[in-house]
Amino acid sequence: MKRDSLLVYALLGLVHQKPMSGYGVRNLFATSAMGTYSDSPGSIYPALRRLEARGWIQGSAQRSAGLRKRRVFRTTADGVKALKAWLKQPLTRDDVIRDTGQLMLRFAFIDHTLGAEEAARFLREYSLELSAFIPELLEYHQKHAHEMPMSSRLAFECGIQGFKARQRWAKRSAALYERKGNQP
Amino acid sequence: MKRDSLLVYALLGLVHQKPMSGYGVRNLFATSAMGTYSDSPGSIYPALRRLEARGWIQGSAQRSAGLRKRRVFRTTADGVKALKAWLKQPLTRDDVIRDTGQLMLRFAFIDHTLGAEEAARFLREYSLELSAFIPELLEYHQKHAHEMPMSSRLAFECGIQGFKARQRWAKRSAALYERKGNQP
DNA sequence: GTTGCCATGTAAACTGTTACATGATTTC
DNA sequence: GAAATCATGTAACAGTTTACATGGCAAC
Repeated sequence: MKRDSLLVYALLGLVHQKPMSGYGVRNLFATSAMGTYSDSPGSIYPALRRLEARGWIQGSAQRSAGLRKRRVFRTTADGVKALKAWLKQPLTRDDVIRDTGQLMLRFAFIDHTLGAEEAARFLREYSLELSAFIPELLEYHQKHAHEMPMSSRLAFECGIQGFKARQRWAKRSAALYERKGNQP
Repeated sequence: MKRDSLLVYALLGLVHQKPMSGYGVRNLFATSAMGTYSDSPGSIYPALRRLEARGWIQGSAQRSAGLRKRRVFRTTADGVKALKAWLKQPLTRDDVIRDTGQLMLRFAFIDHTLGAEEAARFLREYSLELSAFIPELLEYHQKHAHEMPMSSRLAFECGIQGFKARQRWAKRSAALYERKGNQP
């Protein structure tokens, strides 16, 4: 069984936060911080169709300011269930290493869909995995740095700095949630 | 005209640094810091074939420790030319924002293929683009942070921290190259 | 001579890209 | 009714994934 692409879950999560048309999604991807996703119609419309065919979202025609009608999609009960299941997955070591994009997408949706508790849990898990992985990276660096060309070594170090930055971010963010949790 | 995938250039660059077989590449991807690339045979072998068909690399059978012969690939003159052209491309704003993976791959190969001068130039350009982009990000953050769910905002901030970390890295690395350049 | 491992190869399904085409409503 | 614009759709193609198959040599 093949895992769905990130785009599928990006659409599901967005539509769940706020019902949207394909056009709306395209604008979001073209103008906002979600610019990592392509705004090409050839990816978005078919993906929305697939989601609808699967029963995770449902579209309904709505007239916009004027002009052609938009099909505004919203999540179905099944869709919400699938989204929650995706968000609740435990963080795997592999995702932490290779798929930061996926993790951040999940985290971005987690607050609205599952609540602060789960967001805090996510951050704790993330921080834990990073604590385990970063030392391995450093060890690898010590062993192999001398045999790499300088720019390769630096590129590798850039990666390390990235993981460390995310570790700091996770700890800081976890602290935020805990402070918030203690204030009723 | 469609841009070649990163995998194609990863293979070209690796084979240029050191002649390698498909199996060698697979091991590298499976065990080293280049783990972002898939080590599935279904991606690597066809990609090597395409590169060979295009005349950028050439394979020759070599017996390994024992067992079946490996096809060890090395770059051709055309291949080196293509690699250099790819490495020399000016850094676009778009790549800086969306395609750090590509930039780091290019930088990793640049020292061995083009020399320290070009590596230093790359870093200066990179730093410059980041200096222009990060303030835009911060402005966007100021404008929209209040309307995002907390976890979405934090995910966005994680992205910002990532860009800042790369900016620090680029400056530090550029300084390294300059020190090296001043020591004859 | 068959078991097992190193190394390469292939086939079907699917996603995403690029580029083009079509629908529907207003404005002149 | 032509032009403009918002919004959706689709057709051709290429690359990746997954899963399976094959090729050659060693060892016993």
